Amino acid sequence: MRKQGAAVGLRDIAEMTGVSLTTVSKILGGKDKLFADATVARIRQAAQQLNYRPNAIARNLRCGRTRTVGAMIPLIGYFSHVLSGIHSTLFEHGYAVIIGTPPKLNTASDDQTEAQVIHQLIERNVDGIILRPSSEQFERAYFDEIWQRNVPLIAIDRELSLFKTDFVGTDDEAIGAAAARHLADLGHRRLLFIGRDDVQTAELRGLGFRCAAGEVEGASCAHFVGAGQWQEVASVMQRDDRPTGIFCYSDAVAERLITRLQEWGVRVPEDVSVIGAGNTKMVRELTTFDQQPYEIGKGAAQLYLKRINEDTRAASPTIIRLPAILIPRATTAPPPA
Amino acid sequence: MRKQGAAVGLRDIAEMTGVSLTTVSKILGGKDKLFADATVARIRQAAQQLNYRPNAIARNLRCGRTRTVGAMIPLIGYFSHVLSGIHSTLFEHGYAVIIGTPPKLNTASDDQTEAQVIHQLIERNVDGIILRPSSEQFERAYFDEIWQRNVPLIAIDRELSLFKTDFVGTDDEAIGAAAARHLADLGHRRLLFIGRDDVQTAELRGLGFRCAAGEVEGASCAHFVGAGQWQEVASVMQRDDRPTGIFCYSDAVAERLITRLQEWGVRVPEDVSVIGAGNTKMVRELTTFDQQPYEIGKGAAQLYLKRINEDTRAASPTIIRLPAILIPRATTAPPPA
DNA sequence: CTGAAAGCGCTAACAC
DNA sequence: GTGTTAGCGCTTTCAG
Repeated sequence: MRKQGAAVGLRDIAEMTGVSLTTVSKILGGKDKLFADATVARIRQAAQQLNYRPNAIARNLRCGRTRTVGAMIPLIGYFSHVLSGIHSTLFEHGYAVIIGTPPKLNTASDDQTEAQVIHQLIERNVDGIILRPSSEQFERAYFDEIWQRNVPLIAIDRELSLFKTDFVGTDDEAIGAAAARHLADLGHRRLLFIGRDDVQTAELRGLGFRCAAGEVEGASCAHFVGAGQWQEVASVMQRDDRPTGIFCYSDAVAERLITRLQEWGVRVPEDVSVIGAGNTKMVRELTTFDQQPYEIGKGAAQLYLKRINEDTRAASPTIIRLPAILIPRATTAPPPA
Repeated sequence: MRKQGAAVGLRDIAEMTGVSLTTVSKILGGKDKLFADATVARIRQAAQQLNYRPNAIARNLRCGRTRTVGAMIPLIGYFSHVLSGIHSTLFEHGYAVIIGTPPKLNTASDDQTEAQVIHQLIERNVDGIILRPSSEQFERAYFDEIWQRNVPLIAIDRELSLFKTDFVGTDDEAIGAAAARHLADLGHRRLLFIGRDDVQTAELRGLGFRCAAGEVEGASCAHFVGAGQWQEVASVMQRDDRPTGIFCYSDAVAERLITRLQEWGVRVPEDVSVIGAGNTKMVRELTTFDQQPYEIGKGAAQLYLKRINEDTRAASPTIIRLPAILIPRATTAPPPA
């Protein structure tokens, strides 16, 4: 007599059907071709009847595979779509996703928290980790823990500088180029990029923007990054020959810009056109780029699955940069006559 | 000699220090008070040196506890904040969160997918499940699987009708009441609620709205729910004595309403005031309620921790409804003279 | 204070 | 086709 409430296991099915535990394991484990049809049917039925669910924990302990991956990626906003893509794709393949987002704890420093998260994932024997690097020079120590244990690592959104890993992100240069061309097509010639100098994605977008701008007949292109950029913006926007087409590397920056422009009495888009990136719906009707975050997540999951099937850590990393889609809305228009 | 690359285990530490595996287990497991300080120090040091990480899988198999909870809750938008609250709180207590969001699969029906998700969680032996019911008459069969196995279940946002469980959500009636009072305070007397008849939260908000409206001197309150509500809105807004203060049960509905009002040439807030709920930033400057989703997640996690510590499923369920905070913005104003 | 032995639920090698 | 045995890495009696 089993303890009341205890989970039903292979043994229960074996006892019930008068067959050995091993046989049950094999049949329910998919190796049913080796057995007599009658036995298979009998086992299957008993399993169903007892409402048997395999114990993944036990299975994993034996096989050393957990079919679980850790996702170290923000939960909010843009990245929630990435996570959704990761989860859906992995779920279809029988994998579970365990959240490895470093929470904002009031007790510990960020570094400690991040290390703790990695410990948690390692202790739970995740088969892989999908990571959006929180900073680009991610602490080497954290990674060694992952690297040494040979856990496949897929980076998202920003490439890691210290380790060469598989990567899925946005084609940032192409975004910049497309922004410049969109403005140029509308007739703008005095262009401005507002970015940052400490974020990879921002730099690449600026690069693409300037390159494409350089190919436009008669275009000039300014470029403000880093601390003090808002003062620069403020001063340049006072001038008669101020830029009329501005590309901000993110929607958040575009929003701040538009707020300021309105304060200065500059109308958008009549006087100045503004483009953002991310499609994060912060400002209504902002012309922006949809970076297809769900697809990025899906791509990362697929890359992961490919990686573990090949089982070759040695193979050179795959880098995928997905195109973003321009969404023209109400903040871009031809320049004033 | 251990196999190259294999994880270091208790045995390795035992061999290294010349002490028994059991002793190592106990010391590293926190029962260090029972041992000689010298031994404890020796073991600790060896563990550090070998970079030992306990294998949670093995531990769990032995103890029957996984310190993992499943979160069956949407990943996007409002609920991503709830998830964040759940994750942060549980993480502080050593729990991991595994994603149990039913993904939109193109192959299976929703019901099948939901069942599969539950199987996945059960098979991984989650210690509990935090759920935002996707429909209110959630299929009984799914739950029996959870219920029978005695897995603590915490509901979020909407109470389950079939099972009495712990619950954390918003004080929906209070939201409705506060919306009515806000409009009344601004001077509105002809009020309107736009809701739904098949969603618990919407109904409760409507109830609170009407009750509070009833207590306002000279106020009248209409109430549109269910199919055909937009036709009703359209027709009532033509009239001379149309409502001047409207409360929509969600931001999404408020957004749709404002779009329509603008099409009809009705100005917001000069002619009509509109309030939403959720603070989902869909429309800029919408007067709405912040439902404190992070706090709701945190509350659910705390309730879960309390529940497993008591270990009494028999105890009556705890129901928590957190207040929402009115955020007055640009879509509410005094009525036209 | 410390250790030997049993066993969590399952899979995999190797018999018959 | 089916059963026996060993053991994944750990915790937990129970015995010194």
